[in-house]
Amino acid sequence: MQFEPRDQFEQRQKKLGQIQALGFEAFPREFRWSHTAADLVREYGLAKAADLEAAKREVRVAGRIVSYRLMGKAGFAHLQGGGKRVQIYVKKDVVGERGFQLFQLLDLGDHIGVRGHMFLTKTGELSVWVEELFFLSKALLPLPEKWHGLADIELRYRMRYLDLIATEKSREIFETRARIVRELRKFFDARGYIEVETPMMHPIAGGATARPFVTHHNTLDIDLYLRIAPELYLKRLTVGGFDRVYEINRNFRNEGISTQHNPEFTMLEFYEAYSNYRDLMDLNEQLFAQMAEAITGSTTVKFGEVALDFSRMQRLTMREAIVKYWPAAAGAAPALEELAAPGGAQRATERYNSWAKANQAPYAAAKGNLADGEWTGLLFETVAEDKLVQPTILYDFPTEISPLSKQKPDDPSLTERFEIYVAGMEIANGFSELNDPAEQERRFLAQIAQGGDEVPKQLDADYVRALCHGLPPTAGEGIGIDRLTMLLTDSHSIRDVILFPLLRPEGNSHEEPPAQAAGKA
RNA sequence: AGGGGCGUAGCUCAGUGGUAGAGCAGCGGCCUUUUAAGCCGAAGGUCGUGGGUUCGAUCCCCACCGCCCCUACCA
Repeated sequence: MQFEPRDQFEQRQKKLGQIQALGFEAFPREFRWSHTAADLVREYGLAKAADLEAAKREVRVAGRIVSYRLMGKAGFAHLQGGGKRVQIYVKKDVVGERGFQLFQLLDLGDHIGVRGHMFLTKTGELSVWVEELFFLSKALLPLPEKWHGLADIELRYRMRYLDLIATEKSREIFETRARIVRELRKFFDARGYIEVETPMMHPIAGGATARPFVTHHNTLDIDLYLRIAPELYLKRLTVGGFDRVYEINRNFRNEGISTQHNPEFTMLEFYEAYSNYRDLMDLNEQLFAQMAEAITGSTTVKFGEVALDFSRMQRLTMREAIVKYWPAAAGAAPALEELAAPGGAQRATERYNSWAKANQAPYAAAKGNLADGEWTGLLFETVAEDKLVQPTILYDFPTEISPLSKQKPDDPSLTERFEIYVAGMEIANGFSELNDPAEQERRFLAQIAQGGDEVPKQLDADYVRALCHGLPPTAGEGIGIDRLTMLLTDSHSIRDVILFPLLRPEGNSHEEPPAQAAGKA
């Protein structure tokens, strides 16, 4: 066991020995407390000095020492517990020789318990008048600097435990995240949904377009994929009669890392039989407004420089969004009819690109030959996606980029699919589920024929078989919990809302391993 | 993957072509209502790593490593 800073580590071990020599256990097993620091603040925060003096009630509170001021034969410290702190006052006359020796051997970061009663100091701060000190646990390593806290953003991610102690905002974000998940469960439970858990290890990675992680099961000797989406299993459950079903859990996608992407991320997915995508759009308007209100207290939420208004959601078809956000400088926007015509989206994209390249604007880079629907999707992403700051429901996606959605009855080139965009981020994706097994098989086979890393290599025949047993008309949706948390906590990096975001392992550089390290006997 | 930025004491940061400083934390001393407690004293660094230029590099140049931001893939 060797950790920096060595000198302080050794110093604190020495003090731990001295504490034991005083007769305290080094690692006691429990402490019976009557209040948390937060309880004391709540209960006595407004009390008058005279009242506290008149009705002395014994309190027992535990916490981590986050400030420490020793002044000869007395001293102050703050104990932090449950995210709140309370001051304690330790006087040699009161706690006795041994108790005060213990107090002198304490460091920032140690856990202690105290027994005493509440009083107000000269300066009016609510404090515990300590009658007895209990040693609970030694911090052998020091806390981050007390004024600036842990400012190194990499260390905040790598050593989240220190970040949570030192950065109040960080603790609040994760408390809020827990509330968001709780509210979501409440919302769906109240509507007759049941929560399930489906496999995270899939023999065929389906339900989304993404590169999967591969793993291996030894006994069965088969490769498995960490799931990229729970979609196909949840719809099997809808076939099985769980008419309203949801799951909140992780998906894994072997893609890049950015402020909006972590290789593992949390999705809420839910399916509702006998509904279509319009029903879900309405449900979403309620859901987002209700979440904003429940979490932030208002349907208007501050996000950076903007105020996001969740009380209403703009609705645009994908083609309308292209027309609406087409930059005026790039010439006349294409007409809806042009975008709908064969080859129209490609021609519009080329027109846009020739302007964009001449004007250093981001342009649409197509890889390989694209179908009309793929051109439409590409053009949307290039001209409109980042403009969708206020909550927007974007709907009617091209069939070519929506392999699991049901087509529109009057236009098979489009599907009954929508996505919700907020702050330029895709937050949710939902659609009327394709439940025609023959059409589903055709689209799976078309995908496989097209190939690529992000497409399953194999037909999910069991899923098609399940559809053959009859999936009722169903609408389903996935909501990115990490991104939703970003919106509701004014966080601008997904790493700020994931406790342990993926980072390159510490000290494992890409350099050549030591020459003999892997030597076989 | 491409572009930009950053890397100095445990933490937060200054700084200079002549081998380094502050505050906090830690150590010794004083201090029985302090609160970024205070005062006195001492200690703490291969200046991310490896090369190069130079009489001399923490500083200039190159490469590499790590992180952050933007772009690309993606949700």
